[in-house]
Amino acid sequence: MLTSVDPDLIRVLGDPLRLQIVTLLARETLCTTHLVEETGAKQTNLSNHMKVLREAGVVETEPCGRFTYYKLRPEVLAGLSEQFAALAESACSAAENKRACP
Amino acid sequence: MLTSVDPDLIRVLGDPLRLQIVTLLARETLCTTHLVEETGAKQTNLSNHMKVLREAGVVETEPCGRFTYYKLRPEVLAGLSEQFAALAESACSAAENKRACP
DNA sequence: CGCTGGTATCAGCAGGCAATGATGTGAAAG
DNA sequence: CTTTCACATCATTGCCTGCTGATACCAGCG
Repeated sequence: MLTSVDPDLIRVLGDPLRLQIVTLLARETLCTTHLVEETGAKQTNLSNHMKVLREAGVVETEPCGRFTYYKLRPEVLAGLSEQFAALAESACSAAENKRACP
Repeated sequence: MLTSVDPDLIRVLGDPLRLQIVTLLARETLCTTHLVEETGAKQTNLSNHMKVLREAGVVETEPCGRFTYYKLRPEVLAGLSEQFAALAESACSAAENKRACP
């Protein structure tokens, strides 16, 4: 069966700020303070987005004293990559698969 | 430099109906009538989403008499796949790259 | 031609979600 | 023990966007 991509996961990554966070976390593990500095967003706003990313399984939290470090879960991104690759391959092979006009 | 994923493109694919359309088009080239049947959405709604997908460069239109066929552009999906793969790889190698607490 | 059917565009409405401010919690520093 | 700082949660507001109905456009067909 054609494994469709999870809409919720893409929706989560569709927000520009969240995508920026993910891009930053792809470089290094950061805590909220760093993310506030890098993105310029308010702490509350960041915390909201981090909650969304956490519940979507994109990031993991790692408490360190008073700080909370966030790190990416690469397997989620890798899974997305595979799903898109599968879609692309399917689209390639089905390019001439045209259903007749009704 | 780390080529970040295009937020607009992901946002476009983040809508459940649009993702369903893309999944359907990955199997075969279809015209609006078919998509209306498959998705159960109104024609107007479909047409709006097709416009978004077209402007995002995800699909191509191919007029055929009174009908308009839509087909996917696999290279866009393949590009997305590569970008996510790059992010995942970067995240893997940067897992231990932890910035110091301020 | 005029008619019919397929498709695109436009205007309006309603729901959802992101941004903000106030507040709570928990851990170190003094 | 009190204060301070990092972070999370809650409630509110405002905007964005997806859905709908009406309408215009274009291609065949009679």
